[in-house]
Amino acid sequence: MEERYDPQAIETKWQQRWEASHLFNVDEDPGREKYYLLEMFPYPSGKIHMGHVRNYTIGDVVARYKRMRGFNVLHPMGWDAFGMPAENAAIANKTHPAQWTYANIDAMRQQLKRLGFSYDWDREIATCRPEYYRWEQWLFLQMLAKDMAYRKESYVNWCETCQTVLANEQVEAGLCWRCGQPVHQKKLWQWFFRISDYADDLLMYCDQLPGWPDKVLTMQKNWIGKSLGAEIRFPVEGSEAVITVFTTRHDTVFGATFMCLAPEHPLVAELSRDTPQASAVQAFVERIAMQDRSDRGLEKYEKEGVFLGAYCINPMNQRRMPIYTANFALMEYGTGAVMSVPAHDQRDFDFARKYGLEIIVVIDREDDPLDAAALTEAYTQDGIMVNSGDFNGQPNRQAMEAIADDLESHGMGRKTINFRLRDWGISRQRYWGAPIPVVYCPDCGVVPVPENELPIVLPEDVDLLEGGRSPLPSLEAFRRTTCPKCGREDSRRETDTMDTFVESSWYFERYCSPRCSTGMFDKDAVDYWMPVDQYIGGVEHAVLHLLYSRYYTRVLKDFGLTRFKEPFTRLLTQGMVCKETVSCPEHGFLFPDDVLEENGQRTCRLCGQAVMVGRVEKMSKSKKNVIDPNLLLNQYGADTTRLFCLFAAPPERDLEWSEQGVEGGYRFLNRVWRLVWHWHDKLDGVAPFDGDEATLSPPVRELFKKVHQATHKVTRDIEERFHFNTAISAVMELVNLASGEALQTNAAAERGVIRLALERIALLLSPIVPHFAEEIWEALGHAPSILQVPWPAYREDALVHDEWVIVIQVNGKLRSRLTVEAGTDKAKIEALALTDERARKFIGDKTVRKVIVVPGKLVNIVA
RNA sequence: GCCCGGGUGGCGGAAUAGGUAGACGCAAGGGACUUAAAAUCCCUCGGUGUAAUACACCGUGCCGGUUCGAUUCCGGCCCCGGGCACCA
Repeated sequence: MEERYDPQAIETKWQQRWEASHLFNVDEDPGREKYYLLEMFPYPSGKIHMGHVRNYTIGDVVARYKRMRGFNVLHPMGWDAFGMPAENAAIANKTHPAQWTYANIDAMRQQLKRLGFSYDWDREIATCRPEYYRWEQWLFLQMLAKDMAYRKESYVNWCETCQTVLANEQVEAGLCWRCGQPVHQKKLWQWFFRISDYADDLLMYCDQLPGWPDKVLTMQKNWIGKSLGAEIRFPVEGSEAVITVFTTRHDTVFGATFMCLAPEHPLVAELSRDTPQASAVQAFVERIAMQDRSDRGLEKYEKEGVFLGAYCINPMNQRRMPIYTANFALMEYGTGAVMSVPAHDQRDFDFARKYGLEIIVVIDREDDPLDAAALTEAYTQDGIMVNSGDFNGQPNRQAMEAIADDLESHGMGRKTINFRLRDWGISRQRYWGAPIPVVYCPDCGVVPVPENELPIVLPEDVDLLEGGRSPLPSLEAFRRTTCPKCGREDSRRETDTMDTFVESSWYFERYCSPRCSTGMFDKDAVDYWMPVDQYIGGVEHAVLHLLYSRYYTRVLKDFGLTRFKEPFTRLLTQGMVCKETVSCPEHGFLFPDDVLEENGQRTCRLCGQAVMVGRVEKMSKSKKNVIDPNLLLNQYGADTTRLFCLFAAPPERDLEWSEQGVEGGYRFLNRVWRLVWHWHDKLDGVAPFDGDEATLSPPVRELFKKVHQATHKVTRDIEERFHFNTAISAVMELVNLASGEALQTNAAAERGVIRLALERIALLLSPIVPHFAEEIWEALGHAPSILQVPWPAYREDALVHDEWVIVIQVNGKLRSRLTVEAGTDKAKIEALALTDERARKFIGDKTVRKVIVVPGKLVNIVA
């Protein structure tokens, strides 16, 4: 041990030793209990950011802790390596996405290693390697054979900037989740996974994931969006066509006075054909199609529509209902057709008023009947059925069942369940992804690639095109192929690639046997390791990756490949890493280096104007409030960086960056270092004390108790709630006590307790600041490595206090304190409290009406 | 609009079964050491009142309730963050 704490030197030293010892490499061991700890793998963008550091630090603490608890811990790391940034960077830098990606992986691996994470690097995977994606192609073929993957032409979300289709989950408020540009609807042939077949199951199991945050489960439930309702069939007048609607309010069916079809609805063109309205309808449909989906969601967005010139018949009362196409009817929800009940739905009401359509009340208030002509808004509450034939007089909720039965008996409808969740569109018109293994033959149609031809390797000999369009469709060597079925030579290969979320839907299984060459994974390995016991990552994947993975896991199970439905037993979503933003009126957001600080005034370096301190926001390049982890590693080392991330906030909350906070963490480590330095050569031959505490002098005895209290607290904080901030503060308290003057000078005769305390500090800190802990452990005379030492136990008897400090309250207010021997009975405490001088003062001449005694805690005298 | 979180000192945050509000850290102020600075160590540190440190009152977004006792439970409201949203 050196006198001065030198993080760079000790971190390099221990990282080399760990690597040489292969301590983090694991194998299936049926004799030991496994623990699979996984953090969401990164996209290899080139550099790790503070969000990664926080995520992986949290995971590493848990992995190391569980390891010390004796678990066989699987803690892997890999790369979510397909995706668009590689293509964009490749175009900009005149390189190849593969080259860019692999270089980034190398750089980021080095950074992660510098942070001392306990990964089994032998299991590292990159999803862009054919050895990985060939199995994804293989599963696609199995799904295709079972009709779980299918191709259809439909309106899909198209991002012009990204030149590709997006799944519904990848559209946020009408904008592309990646680039933030508006998304349009485009009609295309695309491949889909039937995730909607699993909607009910995915929903049901939301209630069987107690280890998941409610927030995420609620988001998934809302996304799946189950609605109980009915399907009702409305025959079109003078036509064979029937319009089927989905409604949750079939109790209002007698009040349906018109019909609205989504502009994309197939009947819109058909029914308006040859009517005087035909051209107006066509113009409307085209105009709506051109609009951004983002605009369509705006509140001020006006409801409008066009009459098709056709009518349908209300099956309950034979009413003739005009059919409109309306912008608020969405093809992707329900059946794309809405039965409009203006009296009881605000949107229908507005539309009816605008176009002068009839409003009929069918649910009435008992006490104060409604007047359709005088309504100023729709009546959406419950009431009594009116104008509803045989159902008049019934409470509407009660009539629902009967109406559904009635519809069903006439073949005009049935009760049904509708989900908001749509099938997962997985085709991407991009280059840097896993090719979809099918061939299109002019004779045979869609032909799956035979399994023995897998993988369909993504050709690397391509020139990327400006603007992001995939080079694959124009790459004849790839596109042109022979039909696997009939051998026709002018067949063409699918040139779309798979959504990168497909790769991330099974990487956790691949980690179990990352080099398996006979299948997606080795079944025994997966049976042993899966499911993931603890998953950690950002909440931004609540309905993307986390939903897709739950779905894909079910697919694997249904193919008999695995035995479980849920991939992640427990989930921790960590908060964002934030920092204040600073901006200048002229130059916008400023980098910290461009802000000058003089006597409390902060000015812009570029123009000298006073700057505005903005909100504390998530670190992002555009807001110029990013801290590069490399700077921290260089200045303070990995342990301080880790310590800060853990100490500044509990993991699920946002973490605000603070330079002083990092400084504080560094100072703490230095304090511990000096403490150990003071003692390290004075404890030779001294064993850690584990005897009868009654033999110890008071200050040493206090330290002995503190050791066990701290162990108890740190264990519970890590084990039960991942609150590392309070765990660290408990160790700080122990360090503060051990550094006290009385102990530095007087404890010479009781060095066993000092040894106990110092060793305990090392052990409790070892998951958090592992290099530091190794170094002080060694300085205390131990052979490496602290990783081989089990997590310390606490002694229950040492947690018991000798004395109780009893709080005395008078009428609920703290008035005095009482020190009694531990175990003093209630009656005695009460008697002592009542004679307490200060308590008496506040009781005065009032009569004591009641005395509440909480043993060991407090007495409340009610007077 | 609906559904989740969250509001505690100058700041990050503690209070894990309704029982001492403010642990731990940061910042600030004072002191020690030093020729000096840095580092380190010690002390003070929610607010108000009075002659300070003793004492009293107030204090966990606001209003009310339950309770001997509420940051914690219940009802209503305000603000901040996040998710969903013309969902039929």
